[in-house]
Formats: sequence, C-alpha cells, structure tokens
Amino acid sequence: MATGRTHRPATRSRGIPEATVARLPLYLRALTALSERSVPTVSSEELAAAAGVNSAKLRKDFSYLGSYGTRGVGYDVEYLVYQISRELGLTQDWPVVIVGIGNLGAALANYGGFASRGFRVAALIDADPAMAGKPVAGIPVQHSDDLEKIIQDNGVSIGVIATPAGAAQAVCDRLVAAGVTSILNFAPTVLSVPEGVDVRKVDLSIELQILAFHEQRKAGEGAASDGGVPAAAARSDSADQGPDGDMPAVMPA
Amino acid sequence: MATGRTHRPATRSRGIPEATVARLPLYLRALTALSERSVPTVSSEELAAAAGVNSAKLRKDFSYLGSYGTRGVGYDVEYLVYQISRELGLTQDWPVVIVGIGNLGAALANYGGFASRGFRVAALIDADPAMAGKPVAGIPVQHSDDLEKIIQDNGVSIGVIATPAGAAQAVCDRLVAAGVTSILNFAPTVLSVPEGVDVRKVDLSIELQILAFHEQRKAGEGAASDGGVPAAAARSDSADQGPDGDMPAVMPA
DNA sequence: CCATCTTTGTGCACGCGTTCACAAAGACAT
DNA sequence: ATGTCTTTGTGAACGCGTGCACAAAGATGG
Repeated sequence: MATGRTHRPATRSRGIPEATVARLPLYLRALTALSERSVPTVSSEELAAAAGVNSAKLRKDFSYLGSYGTRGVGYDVEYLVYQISRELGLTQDWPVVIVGIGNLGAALANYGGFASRGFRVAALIDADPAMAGKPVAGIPVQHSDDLEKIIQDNGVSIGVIATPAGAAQAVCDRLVAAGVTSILNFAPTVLSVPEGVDVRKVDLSIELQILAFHEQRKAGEGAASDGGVPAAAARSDSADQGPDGDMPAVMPA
Repeated sequence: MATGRTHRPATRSRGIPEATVARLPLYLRALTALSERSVPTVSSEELAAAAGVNSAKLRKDFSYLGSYGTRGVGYDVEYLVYQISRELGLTQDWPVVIVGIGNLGAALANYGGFASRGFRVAALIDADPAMAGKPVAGIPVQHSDDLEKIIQDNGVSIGVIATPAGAAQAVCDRLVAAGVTSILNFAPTVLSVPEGVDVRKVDLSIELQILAFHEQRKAGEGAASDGGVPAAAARSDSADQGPDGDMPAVMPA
C-alpha cells in the first residue's frame, strides 16, 4: 500500500500489467524463503498464502510470464526464483545513489536489503560540506557539487532522494540531467520529471493519515449505532492487508 | 506508489472511495502550502497541478466530501483545509508508538512530520535492554517487556513496526492484543492480523525492484528492436508519477 | 435585471484489475 | 494403458477508478 503512485496512462510494460509487476517482488521474497528451506515445489495455493494474496491472482500473474507451472504438481521454486529475478532485472547489478544523508538517508544506507537483490549503494551524497568524507555505513559521503560526475562515473540510473522537501526538486533535476531515469522519492513533494523518467514516492505522513482515516471511522462506528460490523468477529486467518495495496510512503509534509 | 496495499474487499468507507482517501493527504499538503502563503481561494485546475493530479479527478474527489466549492470562483483554502483535516481525522491527537529503534526507527522518531499532522510519538520501544532509557529524538526508549502497559496507558491505537523481519509478526500480535488497530509496517514480511485491524506496508526493497523492472525495460527497448515505444518522445510537462500508485515501501527482504 | 464568462459538479463510457469457475493438462496408481 | 485426482491456466463477468465533456450554478459587469 504505498502512497503514491500516480497511475501511468497505459503503460502495460511489454504485456505485464503494472499491478502484477508490483506483486512480483512479493512472490520473489516468499519463493526465496522457500528456496532457503530447500522446498522443491509449491502450489499456487501455498505460495499465495505466503505472499498474502489470492491464489487465482497469483496464477494469473504468473501466466503473464509464461507457463512455468506443472499441473497437478505446482511450481518449481528455483526455476521461478530465476524467472522472476530475470523479469525484474535483478540478475544484473544496479548501482544506486542516495542523496540527502540525514537520519533517513543514513538509515537507508545502513539498510542491508540492498545487496541481496542486486542493488549496490554506489555513493552517498549530501549538500552539507561538514558531512563530506564522513563515512556512513562504511561509505564516505561526497559533496553534492560532484553529483553529476558521480552519476556518470558509476553509470547510475537509479537515484534515491532523502533530502528535505525544499531541496528535492532541484536534486531531482540534477539527477535527471546527469542521466538518472528512475527515482525513489522520500521527500514530501510532487516531483516534476520529463517523459521517460519513473518516479516512485514513499511518504510516511500520507500512510499515517490514511490509517488515521480508517481509525477514526472504526471509532465512530462503535459509538454511533449505525449497524456496523460487530467489531470483534476476529477471523483467524490473515487477509485484510490494509486498504489499497497501492501506495507507500515515508516523510510527511 | 507504495508497495503494498492488498486491496480490502469492499471497504468504500462511508462512501468515500479508497483511492480518494489516499489522495486527500496530497491535497491537504498542497492546501496547507497555499494557506501559508495566505492564498484565499484556488481553482480545481491550480490545486490539481500543485498536487500532481488531474483536475477532473480532484473535483470528483471533493464531490465525495460534499459541495465545498463555488462555481466561477473555486475553493476556499482555509475551509477546505479544515474539511479534509476533519475527514481524515487529523483534528484529534493520535498517539503513536514506534517499535524497533534501529536506524530506521530512529529516523522515524526524529522525523518532524509527525507533530504537524496530529500525530504524536507517545513511546519508542525496543527489545534490546541496552537501549532502554537511552533517549532518541528526546524520548527515552522503553523495553518491549512493557509494550502492553505502554499501549494501554497512552491509549495508543496506531503502531509503527520498524523491527527486523523475524520479529515483526510477534510484535504485531502483541500490539494487536494490547489494543492497536492500525499498523504501519516497515518490516519486509506479510503480517497476519485479525479482522478489523488495518495494515499498511512500506517496503523499500519492493519499490526499488519495481523501478529496476522499468529501468530494464527502458534499456532493453533501445537495444533490442522489439517495436517498443520510441523512447525519447519527451513531453515537457510532469505527469508520469511512477507506475501504479498503489504501493509504497521501505526495507527489503 | 440581463448577459456573459468562469468554474464547479457529474453523467457516461472506457479500461484495468480482480475473482470465479471450469476445462485442460499432467502426475500417479492400478 | 486407463482412470482418477490434483493443480494449473484462462475465459468471462464484475466492479472500481479515471477522464471526457457538458450542463448547472454563480460571479461579475453593464
């Protein structure tokens, strides 16, 4: 449920629906876990449960990739891990730069989940001269004056913006001018980018506000007797994974 | 573009579509900026541009809240700020606990965007005894042994999970048992929760993987002549704000 | 008071995504 | 080989969300 993607018109990248692409990493994570336990095959039912989705949806998702299952048996875990990784482009190395090494930027730099998926933190960039040279997560922070050179020297095409809102658009413009074509934006601003550049936004404040909306709704429901759901008809299984699966967020306005 | 919300069945909370709810914080942010500049009214066109959405969509969104505009003039900024705040439940105070004070948890605790929207960090909780008492962002970290008491004493209904993946489900279960009904999950796991509890997931790894997919596609398009889109038909305006607004993310698998 | 101009609010059509339900395909046992 | 049983892959229906395009509403000027 991320916060914010603004739907792209009709991208349907190469036939694979955007909604499916967004779920592939989920399947990949579940499959990786199975792989580590040396499980050879899974049924769509099992895998769907592990990924927290509907089994029919999962099968349809996989059908966009091709017919990788065996009827009566299920899917070969290793093979599927490979196919999804390849489809997502994770079989290659993606150098990433993080701009804005404040609390969040530092947390992202320290975040261990990059390397495990083909992402490599190529550089940390900050506008504060006092930060320059200071190592964060073992990587020395570089000054933003050198942004263009860093991007080009490392062949970076993915940038992460973790600056204050006021600086985000300027940083974005420079990243794009230097050749970055995919941006993950943690700053609470709407970024303007030219055609061909992808932006994904993560906005904590928005996520919290959405939760507050539903929270308020639940509270009001109990008070006013409007025939709402009994409240505690707890079902044992998972299901209900938040409204919309669509949008993520970090950092408020 | 968040990562993951798993759509809720048919929630349509009180008639307001989920997609609209997800955009209200966006409008609110833009309106707040206008309010600070003492702008009295805005047209749907202007506000839509500021929020990065279609003006027809914005008008339709507002129509779910009621008719707050004046034809020929536009919307009253202050009034709209109030109405949206009220609708989102931001006129009340929301105590929030953050569980897992690692790099990310600390970054969240330091994050200034909470207070500005009615969210208050009521407590920081960590399982490491060495952290107990240590102040982070001016708030002393408390040990997770006291989790239930902290939740109840502060009347907390919203919890943020920033623990490692392995601990997330257990923490989630304890939060829910203690009375939390909304969870913002930064751990790369699918959480199982009973009916009535909302979960929103923020997963950095997933966001990056989605970007990588599109990045790979762009790269392959230029190389292999598969009749793809011309690639550089650059349009000058913004638009394209990432695929699928649905999902946000932080922390990989 | 009437005409004109601006901007809202919405009816309608379209497309994507989800889900159901089932036929086809293959494994496995006999 | 044949039959049974499991599980995939997908056709079809449905619902939500989006965007167009326009009528209604109100402001503004004469």
